[in-house]
Amino acid sequence: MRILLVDDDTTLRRTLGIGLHAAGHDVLIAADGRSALQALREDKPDLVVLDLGLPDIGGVEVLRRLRAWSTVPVVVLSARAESGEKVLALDLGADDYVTKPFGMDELLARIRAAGRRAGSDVPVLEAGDLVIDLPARRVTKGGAVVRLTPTEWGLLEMLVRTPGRLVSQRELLHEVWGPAYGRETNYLRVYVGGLRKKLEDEPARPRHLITEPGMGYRFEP
Amino acid sequence: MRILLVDDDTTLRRTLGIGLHAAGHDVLIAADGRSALQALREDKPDLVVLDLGLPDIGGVEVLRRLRAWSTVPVVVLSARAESGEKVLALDLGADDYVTKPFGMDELLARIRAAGRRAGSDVPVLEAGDLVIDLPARRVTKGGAVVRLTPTEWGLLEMLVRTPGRLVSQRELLHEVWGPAYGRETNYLRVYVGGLRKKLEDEPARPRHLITEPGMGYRFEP
DNA sequence: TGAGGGCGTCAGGAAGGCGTCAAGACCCGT
DNA sequence: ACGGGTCTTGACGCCTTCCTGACGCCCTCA
Repeated sequence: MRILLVDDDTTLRRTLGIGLHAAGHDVLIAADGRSALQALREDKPDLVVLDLGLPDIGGVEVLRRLRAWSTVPVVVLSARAESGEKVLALDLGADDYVTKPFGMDELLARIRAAGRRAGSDVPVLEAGDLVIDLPARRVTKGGAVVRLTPTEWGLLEMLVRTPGRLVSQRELLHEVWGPAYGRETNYLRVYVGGLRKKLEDEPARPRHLITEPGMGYRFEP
Repeated sequence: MRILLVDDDTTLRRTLGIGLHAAGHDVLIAADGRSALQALREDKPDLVVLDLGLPDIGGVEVLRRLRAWSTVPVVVLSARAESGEKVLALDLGADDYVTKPFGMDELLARIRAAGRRAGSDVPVLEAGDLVIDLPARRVTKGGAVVRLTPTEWGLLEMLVRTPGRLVSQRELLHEVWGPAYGRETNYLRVYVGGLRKKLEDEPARPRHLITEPGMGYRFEP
């Protein structure tokens, strides 16, 4: 597995790097948030080990930006055991949270667990002339690339991740807009409308993005 | 989400049960490993919160046996912060590991994270040409999707959750329409009629949605 | 045999949800 | 500071869903 290790502590970077390599992984290194995001875009690692205590933009911010366009598994490291930060990181989409000090074997176990979960996903989904490539964050319709905004993508991804399953309005708002947006369903209407206009042959008669009145939406392959 | 809570500590069971319920989950309870495995087979919860310190067969053993046939997400609780046990639990297929003491908000966040990752395992009920997929909120009849309104779905879900068992009118009204609707049975007649029209081959001679006069209704697989 | 209660059906009106559009606020990179 | 793209917000018309009352049927029991 190709793992991106993001940490500002030189010693820890070295130690973890050796340990991960010894466990058979390919290790990429980044020392700050900016280069981490760059490495993520360019090298597309299979998993990220992210220390929250970064000097420049901060680990939480890296996580937030990363989740805007990628679903790569992220294991967070932190010196602080505060519950609030854990909750924040997990809700931002971290797959796991490890508090220092920790053993190398524990970290490896959590990496195995996170990687195992990620492997079960269906990466590319085809529905008619639509091709939705989740890892590459790319959608094509009849061979032509469709441009989506981050929010549109977040919404589509949520629906496509579980094809055929109904996703409640509450779930969609919670995941795409954040935990605070519990009741405002106008966002959903507007953005589902936008997606239909871009993805459906007849936006007025959708075949993939189906409304279930009073409940939520569903992606039909 | 339907969550099975496995813990031998009565106080903790009560506290967590209340917290989970307040967060909108349905909570099933088991006090030891044996009844936990039984509940897992019979009730098929969407997620399991498992305390490792059980009196009889032990949490680790429950996890091992469970993973032999199910992929339901499991969040492990433990008083011990030993790295070895963490590694063991995670490698056995636990989705997360929470060390006591922990806050309710952290547990809820980890449950959200674990539940979000799940989705591939589904309890599906088949009855003739009917397929009722509870998590996906989807019903098909002879392969064709059947559209249900929220109320129709709530009613069907109530009946299907305990196949073959009689569900009283009072219970149905209470769960689907709310605690205030104790006596008005006309809703039931109307909506059962609607469901039969959509799901039965001969709505006049129902084979699945059976009336028990004076008592309630029953779903017959 | 007649009365009564429970059940199934139907169709209308009221209420709320949904799709759409456009204008303004906001954020980003240049 | 500027411009382009993105997100938010409100208003409006349409459609689905829900509630409600009336009616006929069947079964039970006197």
